[in-house]
Amino acid sequence: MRDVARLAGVSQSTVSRVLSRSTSPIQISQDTVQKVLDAVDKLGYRPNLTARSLRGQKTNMIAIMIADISNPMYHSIVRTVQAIARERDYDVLIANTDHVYENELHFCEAIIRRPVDGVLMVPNHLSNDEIEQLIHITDIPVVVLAWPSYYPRVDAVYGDDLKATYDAVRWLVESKGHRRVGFIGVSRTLPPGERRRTGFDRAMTDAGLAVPPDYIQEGDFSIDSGQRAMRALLQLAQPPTAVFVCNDLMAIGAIDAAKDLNCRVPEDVAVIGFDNIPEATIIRPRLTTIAQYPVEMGQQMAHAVFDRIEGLSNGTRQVFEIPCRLIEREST
Amino acid sequence: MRDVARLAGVSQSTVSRVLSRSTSPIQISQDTVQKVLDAVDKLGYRPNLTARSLRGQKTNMIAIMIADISNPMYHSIVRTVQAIARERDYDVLIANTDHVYENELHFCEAIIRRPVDGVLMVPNHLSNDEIEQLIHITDIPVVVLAWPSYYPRVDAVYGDDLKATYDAVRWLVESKGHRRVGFIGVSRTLPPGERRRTGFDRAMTDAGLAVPPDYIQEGDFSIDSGQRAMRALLQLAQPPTAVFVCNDLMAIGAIDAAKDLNCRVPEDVAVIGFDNIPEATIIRPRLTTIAQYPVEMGQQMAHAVFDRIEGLSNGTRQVFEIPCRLIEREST
DNA sequence: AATTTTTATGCAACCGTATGCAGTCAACTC
DNA sequence: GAGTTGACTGCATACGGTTGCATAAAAATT
Repeated sequence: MRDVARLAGVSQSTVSRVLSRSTSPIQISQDTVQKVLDAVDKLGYRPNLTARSLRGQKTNMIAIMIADISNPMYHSIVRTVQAIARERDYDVLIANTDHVYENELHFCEAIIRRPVDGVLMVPNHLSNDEIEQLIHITDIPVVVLAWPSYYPRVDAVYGDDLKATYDAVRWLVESKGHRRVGFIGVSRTLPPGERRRTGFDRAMTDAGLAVPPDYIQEGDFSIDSGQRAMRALLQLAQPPTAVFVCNDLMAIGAIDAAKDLNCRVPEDVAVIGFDNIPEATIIRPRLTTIAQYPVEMGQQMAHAVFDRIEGLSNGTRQVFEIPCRLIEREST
Repeated sequence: MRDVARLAGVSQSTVSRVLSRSTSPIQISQDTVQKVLDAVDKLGYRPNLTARSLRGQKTNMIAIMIADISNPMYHSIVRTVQAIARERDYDVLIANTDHVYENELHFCEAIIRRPVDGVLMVPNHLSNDEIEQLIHITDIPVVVLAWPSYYPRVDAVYGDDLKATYDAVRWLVESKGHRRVGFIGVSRTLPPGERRRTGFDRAMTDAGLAVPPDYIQEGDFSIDSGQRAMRALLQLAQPPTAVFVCNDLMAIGAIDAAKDLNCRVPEDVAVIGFDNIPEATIIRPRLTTIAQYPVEMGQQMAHAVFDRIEGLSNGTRQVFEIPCRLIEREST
């Protein structure tokens, strides 16, 4: 910048003003602007955003923490967020936690040490206190993709998966006539695990159906774990005739395991997944699943955080529900 | 930091020295260290890495540019790189180009404006000149995941996909007895597209087999495009009996399309993919494919860049070949 | 006891940019 | 023609750290 100033025959501050003219109300003569721009061009100068961040206390970056880089759900969210960020000349820092608590903490620590202007996150273990503390220390707007009751004081975007699970299970029972329904979930310590399990339990109770303990299996979101869980279910003396699986990847594994055991889907056992990832229409039978709408989620999250960054919203927290929808295909 | 200094009763420089003791050879009395650490603890102070970067001309960040966030190949690479970076207390900036040239340029621009200590990239369009220029401007070590001849002056990690393609096609012909072999590729303007096509062409020529123009289809890496391409092949008057597909996602689409057209795989048409993504063992028939080894790729890339960052290597460029391997499953 | 060396600390400059404040100059006002 | 105004521009400082250099105190040497 000093070099540009020298070449243009003006002071360094003037160069700065020319280059950030949009954000500065001060006027500069047309003549000077031209001289500076010429010099910038000639030297191929680009401002150093790190320095700009330091001085301006504004980084033009936001961070997004996702739970699983392998889950296509998050790809759409990330892509959407990036597109919206790009429009505003923001860069996006992506962090992947693989659902591990330590990684979530590491992310918070990283944000504290290298501040950004806004944070989007899909927490799985972080307590409300930990998020509050992050906000308190950094004073950065945070938007979570999570059931709002877990984080009662930050903007939240969430899919109503409890209700969606409830409705889907009742549909299995009432429209499809299943009475023995199994469940492949994930740890109840994870918010979605807890909610979907609750939805399942309530639906079964309300339908007046008992669920043997064996019918409840637990996986870890992966295809492999879905296979294992399904194998366990099908090897029971009296296996379920339908299985609700907490995400599509595990459902894909479950269908695979069923085939291996010469068990027809959906004739012998119906399978329903959750997420509606692209692969759901690829496998055979095509997977019945509960669709989430990641693009909408990404949009809401991004807009919520940018509204706060730009001061458009600063009052009470906002909560956006993105409804889920059952998509019936061939696996039920 | 000033507050810490005040509380500890020392100067701000001393605090800095205590906190970056590892990198500074200067000695500090045990007593002072303790006072400072106590103050840090009491105030919950964390150094601002942005400021540190500015002064130190070292960001403790590396950036990685991948071509497709939906491709599981890159998930492994990213995970591996992140693990290695974490060991060294580096953060990783992830950028996704979706194979689009503008995004690659944008990435370079972002790196210029917000420098990092090292860059890993999977370029698809960037010219050698453009990469040279990036290095020239920023003076940052760059490691590419790409056939080295495209970027003759930077460290490169690459899978020998040309040879792997050649071998696989000859195997289809000689061991499996196919004589009509189709090809579903991607644009030859993309390095892997070009190489795999070359490998295919050479293998067919060397086997003395002609390839009708109709047998060459082009997709865009996606499942959808694989479906479309396969449909086109199977609707020919004389369809191929085997199809070499340039990546697994398209191969999955291709198998799907075949099933839709009541065409059995592998009896009526054999399919071979490339990448060996996890889904390859999930679909039925299980996909024969050429495995790449993304973990090894990530390791080599990360080590290459850190070796340069730490000054362990600074001479001539390094090139690492990660061989591919044919994995025969059920689709051939 | 005087001198040299070592150890520990502080002062001040610097990284690259943004901005409050003061100053210059031309154009206006009266 | 003196005073006022407004449009530009530069000086100096700040952002939050790191580090070269000087110096004071302590230890070692002569």
